[in-house]
Amino acid sequence: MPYDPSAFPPFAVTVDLVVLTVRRHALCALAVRRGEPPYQGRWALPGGFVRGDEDLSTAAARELAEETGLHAHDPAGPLLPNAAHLEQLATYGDPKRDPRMRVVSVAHLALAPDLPAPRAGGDARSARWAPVEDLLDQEVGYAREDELAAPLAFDHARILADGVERARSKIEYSSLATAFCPQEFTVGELRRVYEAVWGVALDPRNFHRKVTGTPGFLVPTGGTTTRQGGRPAQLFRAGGATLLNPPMLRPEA
Amino acid sequence: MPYDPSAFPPFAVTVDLVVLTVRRHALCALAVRRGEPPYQGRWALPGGFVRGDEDLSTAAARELAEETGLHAHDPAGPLLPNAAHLEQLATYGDPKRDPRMRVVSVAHLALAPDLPAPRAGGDARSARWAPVEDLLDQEVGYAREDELAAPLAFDHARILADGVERARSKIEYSSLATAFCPQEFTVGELRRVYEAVWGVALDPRNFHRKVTGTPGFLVPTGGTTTRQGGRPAQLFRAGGATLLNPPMLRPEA
DNA sequence: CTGTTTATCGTCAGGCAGACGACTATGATC
DNA sequence: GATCATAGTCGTCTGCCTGACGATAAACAG
Repeated sequence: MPYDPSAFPPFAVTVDLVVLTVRRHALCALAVRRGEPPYQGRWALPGGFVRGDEDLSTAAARELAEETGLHAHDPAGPLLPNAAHLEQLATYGDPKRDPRMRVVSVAHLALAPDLPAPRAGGDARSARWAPVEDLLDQEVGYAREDELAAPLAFDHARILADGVERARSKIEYSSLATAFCPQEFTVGELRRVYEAVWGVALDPRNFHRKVTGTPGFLVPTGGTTTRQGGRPAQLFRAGGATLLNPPMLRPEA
Repeated sequence: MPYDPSAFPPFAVTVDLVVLTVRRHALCALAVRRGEPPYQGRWALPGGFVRGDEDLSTAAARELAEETGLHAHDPAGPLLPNAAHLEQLATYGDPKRDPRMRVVSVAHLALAPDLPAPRAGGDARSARWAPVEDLLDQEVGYAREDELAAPLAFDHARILADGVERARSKIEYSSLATAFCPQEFTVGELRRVYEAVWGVALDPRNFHRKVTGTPGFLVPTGGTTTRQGGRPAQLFRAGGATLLNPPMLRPEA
């Protein structure tokens, strides 16, 4: 079959972002309020069109910077203070997912440390961090008093759920949980990340043994802190290791 | 920013397939020879344009059927004789990946049992199974005598490498290795799948203990076979379990 | 000074994996 | 038919890792 430009239909390609962070012991996602139809006034994931000369990862990094001020962490580059982990998640292309036209969305997953406040950028009237349970537990037809009564726009609930599941499984066998922490952190803070993402309680003693005993996971910086109260804790930075072998086991229940 | 149809550039969206199987103790991928420019005469992954009313997974299943005669295995449906596992892999959208125009390709990964012969379908002059090492070890500028001298077209070497890595890691913690086997198979045949995909030798006794001791992984059919020579082996079908916990450990070296 | 909180070190038992010996049941070869 | 090669299956042993949990350490609040 020879090449024929009329043989394929045109698509719009967007990137949508699942930006996760841990705030007040809860896994939270960044949501923006839609300022125009369709789904006007509803919450949605941040995102936007891919430009004509842009790679997908570039577009995702640009949207991330526009919405949060974070820049994407280059795996090969140096550790930067305000950097987030960014990776491709999955692509969603149901013909009816956007009522306006045929849109294929390449969703990306970003993991960021706790930030002061989201900044509303681009086409969003407002932006906020919301616990993922609040964003996902929106039953259709279940009216609530607060502003989160409606479920997420488009298929964003599905995308968010996929991103959360990716994060939950990925911290099992990689050192990615450190992406939720500031540059220097304690073992207890890292443990609270796992507890928030998985929604379970972990034994502090076994957790401490596991993470300090895994070579390359944590590097002590020499300092200590008492910002959590109690006995001062050692400060660590993320080590060079990316894969955890053996993995951190997620409890059954 | 109000909706403006001219605010985004049009893209072509394709699906590309990494179809893997195990033949003669080697992990092989399906490659088709390109019949037109660009990369005319070079080997490439099978794929094609997504139609205007088609979901991405539907397009991938259609291409898979066109190229191999296999249909995609419905995870919720019954076990079918000629079904392959199909899942989305990743999306590739470098602005220069196709010299003709802006193309975003949603790559999918398919795992299939050994088939009699590939059938050339659609726009491919010919199709063949090739060991993944042969397809990936094509150094640029390294001229060889045979027809595989040139590396894969477009960014397909990268896509194939990503698909192989996905398959290698996924058989660790899921029961997906059975997707490479016929409906009924022996423990030894399943072990040879792992050995081919990972490129290692596994201890037959420990492997047997592991797979028969994992609940839901294998169900005995009652029959035996001696098609591998030696003592007759029990035949099994894939059980209902999809996740292996604890996982099958891939040897270090 | 006492209680509370968090961090950190130790101990012990059970589960699982790697190494490997032993035995079984076929077909091939002498 | 005896022997051998091949593959499958069952057991044993040892070491590592995890989960459960006791104990100690170092801060702060009253």
